[in-house]
Amino acid sequence: MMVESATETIRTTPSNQNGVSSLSSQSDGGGREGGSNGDTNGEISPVDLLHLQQQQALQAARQFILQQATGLNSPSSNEIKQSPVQVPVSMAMMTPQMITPQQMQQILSPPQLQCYISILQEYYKKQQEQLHLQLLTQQQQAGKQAKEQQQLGNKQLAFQQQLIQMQQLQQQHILNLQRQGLVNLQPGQGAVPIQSLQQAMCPTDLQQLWKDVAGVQCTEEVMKHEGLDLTTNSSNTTSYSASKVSPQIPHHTLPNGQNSVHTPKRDRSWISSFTKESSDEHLTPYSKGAPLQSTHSTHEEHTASHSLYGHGECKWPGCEALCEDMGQFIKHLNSEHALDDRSTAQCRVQMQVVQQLEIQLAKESERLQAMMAHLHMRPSEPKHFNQPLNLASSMSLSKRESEGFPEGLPHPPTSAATPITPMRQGPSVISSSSLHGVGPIRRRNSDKFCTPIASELAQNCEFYKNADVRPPFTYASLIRHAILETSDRQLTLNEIYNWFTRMFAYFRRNTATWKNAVRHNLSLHKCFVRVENVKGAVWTVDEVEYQKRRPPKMTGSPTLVKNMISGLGFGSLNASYQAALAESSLGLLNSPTLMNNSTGASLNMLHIGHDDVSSTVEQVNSNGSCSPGLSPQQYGHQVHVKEEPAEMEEDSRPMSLMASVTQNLSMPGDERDMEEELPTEELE
DNA sequence: GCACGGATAAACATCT
DNA sequence: CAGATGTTTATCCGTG
Repeated sequence: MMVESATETIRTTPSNQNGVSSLSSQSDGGGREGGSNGDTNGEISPVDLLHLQQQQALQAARQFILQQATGLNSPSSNEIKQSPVQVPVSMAMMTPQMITPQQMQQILSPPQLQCYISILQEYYKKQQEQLHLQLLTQQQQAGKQAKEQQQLGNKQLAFQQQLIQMQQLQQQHILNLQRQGLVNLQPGQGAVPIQSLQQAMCPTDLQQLWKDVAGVQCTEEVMKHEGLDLTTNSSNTTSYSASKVSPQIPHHTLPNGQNSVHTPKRDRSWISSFTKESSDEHLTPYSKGAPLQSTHSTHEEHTASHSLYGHGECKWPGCEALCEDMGQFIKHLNSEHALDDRSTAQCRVQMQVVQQLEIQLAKESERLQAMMAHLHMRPSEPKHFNQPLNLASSMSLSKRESEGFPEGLPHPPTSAATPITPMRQGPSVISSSSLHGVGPIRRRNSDKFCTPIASELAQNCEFYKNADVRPPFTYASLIRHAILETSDRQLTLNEIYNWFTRMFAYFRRNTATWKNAVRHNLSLHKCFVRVENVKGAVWTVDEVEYQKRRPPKMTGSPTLVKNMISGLGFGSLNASYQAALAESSLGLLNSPTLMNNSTGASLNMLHIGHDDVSSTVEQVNSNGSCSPGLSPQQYGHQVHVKEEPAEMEEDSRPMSLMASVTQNLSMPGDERDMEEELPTEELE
């Protein structure tokens, strides 16, 4: 209190702030809506694809091996003389996904394991061939469609990148298996000779294997066919994906129909991921075969009068044309976003963004529930997070809310995430807040040094929008984020309010409380500068001041060092993913800014550093006391989150990586998320 | 125990 | 005058 008053008296008064003319020059630009309308940069996640492919291959192989192990007429009369297979009932009942490599090692003989690897390799090989085919298809298209050449070139780049990724993933997978003692193959070694396969399998099993492989080949045939159709039927840059979804499925038929693992549906799911068409569950009527044009027109008609126009701007993805009134906007819409290939493509991309978000939400919800289960919290409604949460939760914002908070944690949104968001809270705080009535308000512990606000928001944007969950950030961080999210980096108080309510369901009630807090923070913190405008006053962020107040907290945490070390192992892998993702996003969306944003955001996610942390680093760096040669990743590790539970981190990291990257490719406001981490340069 | 930062509440002033 | 906006102070709490 005393300190605050001492420092705040220095703070500039409204009168002398009027002199800040550079920031008030854009008097008409205020009030940009941030975050809700920017669903333009959603993109396929190659990492998702690769993971799915890997899992797919694993499942296929495991299922096959499992059949090999269980499908024998009699375990005692095993045809594999090297290693009579004894499969426990429980093991046989397990789904293929539940069988770990170690378990497989126990139940499989070396030849079988080699077979398993060969299947994987075959699988990868086929996928690579598919990608090559698609690449060729795209090249053909490029020849015919000079106008789309640039975009296609980018797509080719993305495909090539995926090829590289796939190869890397394959090698990595094999290496992992080797490390686990599953395989003796050298990385560069080819597939297992047929003879060894025959030794390991009975003829029927071999048949099964070849059917699996044949299914892929069959797919290729169809893809060629579809590719031709593609070039004749459509010229837009995304239509290829629509055509490629279907062929994989119906042509992968098995005469005996007993290979349940390598089902068409599963094929579709990962192929869909690649083509950015969603899987069965996510296919929309549009993507399931409705004519593209109807898709376009329906969407356009539905949204033109509302969602695509706001604050005098056209909100068509990537447009932002200024329109004074609705009439002008309609005119603009009809002229610039008429029914053509480009609009159709953009519409498709938008659809895919939505689908991707849905998938992402499902993943995150699943992870949250697993985490809650691990922490002995009871998710009372398993599907809770797949739907908009009840915003009229009985909880109240202020201290009172802790009083009415039952110990049994019956409110998943609040109990699970209020103490802290799912990904960061340790059990201790959960218990302290939920069991001891401390309440979620006093849980500043992680407000600053957990995930970056930008990436956290990007990752859980939809969650916070719908769930009545308090965001784990300080008011100052949120305000700053809201302001920096806008193009002109200034917001009126009311716009800040709107941002809060728009982005967080939690702030849609108890408005007096948090609005007061917002005002209080705006006034209190020197980093928020009030600028008089023609229209009124707007608030801007003084990034230097914002950073000034944070460094002291980050010094010498033992946990920090520990996490730095633990985080190192993931960095190199991430780097390739980042690069690949940047390439992919560049190619698929043809947007340089998106590429940078995706890369930056991915970096954010990968080292899971808080914005405060990043800013701190930047500041230190700018002062010259840090080595300038460190890469962002290295910085990220150095300042790694200190409060992230280590075991949780390890468990969730691969998923988090995938999810994060996916999200960053598809979430709105990514460009601003990037700026979140580069505030100093951006603001000057 | 203390310093500090953040959240909350509230009083007050000013502006629209 | 009411409401919005902005400032300031006080208090509580969690963390280091």
